[in-house]
Amino acid sequence: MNLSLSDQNMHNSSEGCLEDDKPDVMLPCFRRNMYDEPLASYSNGSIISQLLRKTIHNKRALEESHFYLSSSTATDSGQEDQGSVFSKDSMVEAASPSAHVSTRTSPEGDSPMTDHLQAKRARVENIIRVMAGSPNSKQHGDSERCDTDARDSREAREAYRENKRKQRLPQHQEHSVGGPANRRPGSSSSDNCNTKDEECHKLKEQLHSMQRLLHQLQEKFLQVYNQEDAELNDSDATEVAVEHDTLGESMESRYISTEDDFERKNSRVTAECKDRMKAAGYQAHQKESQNLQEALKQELSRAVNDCVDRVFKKVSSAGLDLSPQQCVCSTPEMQISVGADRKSQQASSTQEQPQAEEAAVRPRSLEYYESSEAQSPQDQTEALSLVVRKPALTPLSSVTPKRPYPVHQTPFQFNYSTPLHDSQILEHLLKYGPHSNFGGLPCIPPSMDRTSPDSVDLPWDAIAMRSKVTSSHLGHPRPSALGAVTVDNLCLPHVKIECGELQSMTERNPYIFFRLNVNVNIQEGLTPSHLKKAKLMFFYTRYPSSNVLKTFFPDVKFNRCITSQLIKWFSNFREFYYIQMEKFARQAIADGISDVKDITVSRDSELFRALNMHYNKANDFHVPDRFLEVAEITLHEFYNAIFATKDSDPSWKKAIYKVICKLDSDVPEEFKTSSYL
DNA sequence: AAATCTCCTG
DNA sequence: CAGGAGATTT
Repeated sequence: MNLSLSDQNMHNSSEGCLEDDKPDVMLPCFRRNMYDEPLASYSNGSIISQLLRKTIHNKRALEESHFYLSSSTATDSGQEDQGSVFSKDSMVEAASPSAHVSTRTSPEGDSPMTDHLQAKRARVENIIRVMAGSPNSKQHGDSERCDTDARDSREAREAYRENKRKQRLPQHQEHSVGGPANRRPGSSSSDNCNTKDEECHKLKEQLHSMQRLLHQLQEKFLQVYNQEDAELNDSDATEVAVEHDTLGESMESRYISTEDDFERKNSRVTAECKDRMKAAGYQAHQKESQNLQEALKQELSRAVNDCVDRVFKKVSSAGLDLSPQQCVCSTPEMQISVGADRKSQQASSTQEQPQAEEAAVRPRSLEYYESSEAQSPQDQTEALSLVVRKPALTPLSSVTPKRPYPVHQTPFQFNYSTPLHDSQILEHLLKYGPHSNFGGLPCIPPSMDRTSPDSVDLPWDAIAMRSKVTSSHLGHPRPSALGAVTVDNLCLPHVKIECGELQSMTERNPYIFFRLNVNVNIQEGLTPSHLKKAKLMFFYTRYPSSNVLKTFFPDVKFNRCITSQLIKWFSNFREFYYIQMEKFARQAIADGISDVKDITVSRDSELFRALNMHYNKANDFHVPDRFLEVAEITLHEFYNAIFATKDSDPSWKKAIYKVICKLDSDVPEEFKTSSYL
């Protein structure tokens, strides 16, 4: 079984990267970093495409990684496709001499173990000290990752820049919405941002403090493994020394071309950490590692969570009177930092779960920045237009409080979603990436998991989707004693957000997923909020055309099914409406009312109360007078028809329908630009 | 033929 | 409120 599975995986992987896969003799356990190849091997123009291909490659590997975790023997470390999968097995193999043949090329492999480790330790401590004090760290948050090298970070930034560039596009299209302040950030960012410099700095400070915390944790970590280094047995130690020197050499030379000193140091630490991890012997320290990891993860999650929460609060409160562009000037920074935090977190995790977890996390974390390149232009356009065009049109209760975009004020009240929800999702995104299974999220309290799919209070659609996903995985509570590797990787393959387009879109660009969930609310299906809105619209129009529906539900992705569902809703509304009319008309006749003019519909009428109860249950919407008039007319029509015993005709209502359908009035513009509830 | 509507049922 | 059936409209 394992063998065939591996074969299949091999095959799939090959399909995933097609023409590119250049011969790669590195063993899986040493392909700790898929960008370990020297930078020189890329021409300037090909870096992106290399990244793209590798992203695909590793994404596939990620998807399949859970198979490897459960497979015990089939991992063939000599095969390049599997090499990108950092399975637990290959991890273990890393400690055995036989697995290292092809990497023992360094002539320095015989350097004394103790000297080497001491020097290494000194370097690491020094580097960490520098990192902790570096004023630049806040601007290079993504370089905090302990498990990446310098080029990795640089390319990530480059991809990020691409991302940012593309994300501006749709904002350009939004000129009419943005108002006078709606200027391109590129040309007027300084103007727009000046007013918000203070906020930006505050945010920076917060993030910086978070990063310091991370450094401290990393230091603790290293201390633990410094002690354990001394206990290494000789064979393993030799292996490590050889491996490290080999790696150190290649890294050294690579760093020469790196302009960012901080990144270099940081990446140094990364390599050191990983070497130590490997040297320590995974199995020997697995238990402690996991305990530590859990503790660290929790601590980091909480800290990052708090920080991001505060960031969002600030941005949203400041963003309410900002133009989108003004906000943009602050968001990217936040985005960088958030990404950095996330990666840092992963890095610290990786220290303990050197490879298996890295395999699960790495491809996405890189894709996080790269994936703008991994999309077709068409897809990109679509995704981005969604990102920017929709915000003002989305249900306020869902996103407004956290949204850094300005919101058109509406005459209606909206509920603030609980900050808890946002932070939890964000935390999860930081922790596991956008595609992970929220059901495995330990930090989401039971109340969240119990959230019913139709809960209106869900802050993001992703949560609504999550609730669906979660429901199918609630049976897999995360046992704290279980190794994070196993659980995390079990969770990852489950990730199937039940929102086709959004999913595919975010698979290509998790970064957009992040923004989507923070900023906008794209609907694949109709939500209870939409139903509520439709009911309110019924006060204005009983027979809306599908065009009207499309106009007034801009946050809904219309297809045949959705359209007919909306039409069906209004059909049902009418049904109830007419049933009430007929009922009250007959009641009037039964009451002996002989003159139509004695029949009126006011807000005190029982008929109105019945209708209001149906279409405006919360009674938080002021029903237009016109609706009362229409209702009265309808009632009169029914009364007259029944009075004239026209109801004996099977199609006697048709005439009434014909009249009523002409009484539609325009739906207020507010329904277009925002939704309530 | 497809879209839309009403009516009926669950 | 959804689904289906049948009628009507475009």
